Amino acid sequence: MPIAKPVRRKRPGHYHHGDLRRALIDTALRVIEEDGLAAVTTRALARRLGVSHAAPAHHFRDREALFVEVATEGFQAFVNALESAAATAASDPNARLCAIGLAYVRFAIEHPAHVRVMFGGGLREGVRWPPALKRESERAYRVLVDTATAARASTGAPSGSVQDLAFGGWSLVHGMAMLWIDGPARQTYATPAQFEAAAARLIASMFCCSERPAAKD
Amino acid sequence: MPIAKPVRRKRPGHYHHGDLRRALIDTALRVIEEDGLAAVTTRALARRLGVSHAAPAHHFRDREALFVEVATEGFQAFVNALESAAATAASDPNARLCAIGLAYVRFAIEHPAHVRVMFGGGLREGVRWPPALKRESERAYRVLVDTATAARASTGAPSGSVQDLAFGGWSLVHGMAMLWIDGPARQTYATPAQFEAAAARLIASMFCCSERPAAKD
DNA sequence: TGTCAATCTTGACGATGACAAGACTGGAGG
DNA sequence: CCTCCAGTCTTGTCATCGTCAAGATTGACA
Repeated sequence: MPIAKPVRRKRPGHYHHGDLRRALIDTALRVIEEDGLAAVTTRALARRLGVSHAAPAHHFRDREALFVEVATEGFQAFVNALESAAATAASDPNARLCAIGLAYVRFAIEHPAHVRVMFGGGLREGVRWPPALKRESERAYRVLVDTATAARASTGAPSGSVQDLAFGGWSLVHGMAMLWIDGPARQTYATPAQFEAAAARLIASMFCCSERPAAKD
Repeated sequence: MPIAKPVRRKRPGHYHHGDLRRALIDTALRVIEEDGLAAVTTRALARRLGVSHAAPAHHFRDREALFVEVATEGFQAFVNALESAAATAASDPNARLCAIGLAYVRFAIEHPAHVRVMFGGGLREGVRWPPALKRESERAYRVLVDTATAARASTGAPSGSVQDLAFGGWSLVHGMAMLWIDGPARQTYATPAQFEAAAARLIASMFCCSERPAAKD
């Protein structure tokens, strides 16, 4: 968990908190995991941190700005996860594609709160996606498209255009991630490990036909 | 659009609205499409309908109850769409599976507001899924699993268990639907028609291996 | 016509996001 | 050591929201 960090309450009697901005973000993530997006209120965060109700406003213009920051950090970590997965995978483009897909799902398992904000409507309501956020999210998609292009070029990939291949793969892993985070997938796969294994099988069967584990029926 | 209906404002001077309950649901859907989930407030709906701010409370205990009702209606329409797609499809189980998947995506295209409430965190925050809602959503999944089972039995379906086949298919169509509703897919496919066509291709390449143009490996 | 349950209104309360104005803190420069 | 000041936080306030309680209006039925 490279992202989570200890959250420090203000030392009572001390006027300054130390790093309220950081603490607000971390606490928001914690609250999202515990009680959902709707439970994130600036006042609740302030209470948790032992700080006045208006203190958060000095670090984030409004509630939306906090979510934008969370999403931006999330996308940065997300891109890193995808890229490092691609880098450490075998040189075979199809294997890289599988690695990226699995990294996508794994990120959702490990950072559900970030994903909720990034995709789950945490933003998008008041909607202004600032440039930094937009750039990071597009970078994430480009990693996928580039690898898909390479895979398509190197092997006789599954049918369809590169566009379809990339979007289809994206949809598969995105769907798996969402169904896990929102709950439904937990009824089919009880533990994260089981779910991740299933994800690996499904990704393999979509991308890397050659590596598909022997049909076990 | 079998769901949308005209929304009637209260005739001024008349004390009763006529069918405020229905109007609240329909107006909520309209607001969601126009301004997102967060814009749905009981007071705003009341204003739109020319009714006092507390009137909605007599039809839905709280905001959550309204969303529950919207979701329940959504799942009913959803199940109907899936089942009727399966019924009208060719008798080949694989073709039926494709038809169901495409119906899933098409439902999302045609009823984005419902889907936002059903899957997009409209509920699940305050969370109590009442039995009626739970039952409908499980019915939807069962349609998919049953057809997948039949497909698996009849043909040498793709590798893996029925569980994986059903969940993989679900993930693919769910992912496509979400990426369309949340926006990202619109950058790849400009119009609903283009998107739907791509969905059909991807679904076919996942489910109906026999119909896949290029054999893999 | 009289009654009554359903429906809607008015008024109020606590909580939230946001704004304004003032108080505290710690470091830079005299 | 003292003073000043930008950054940080607090207090106080407002409009809006969801929710509750109590009362007013309506239409249907006896």
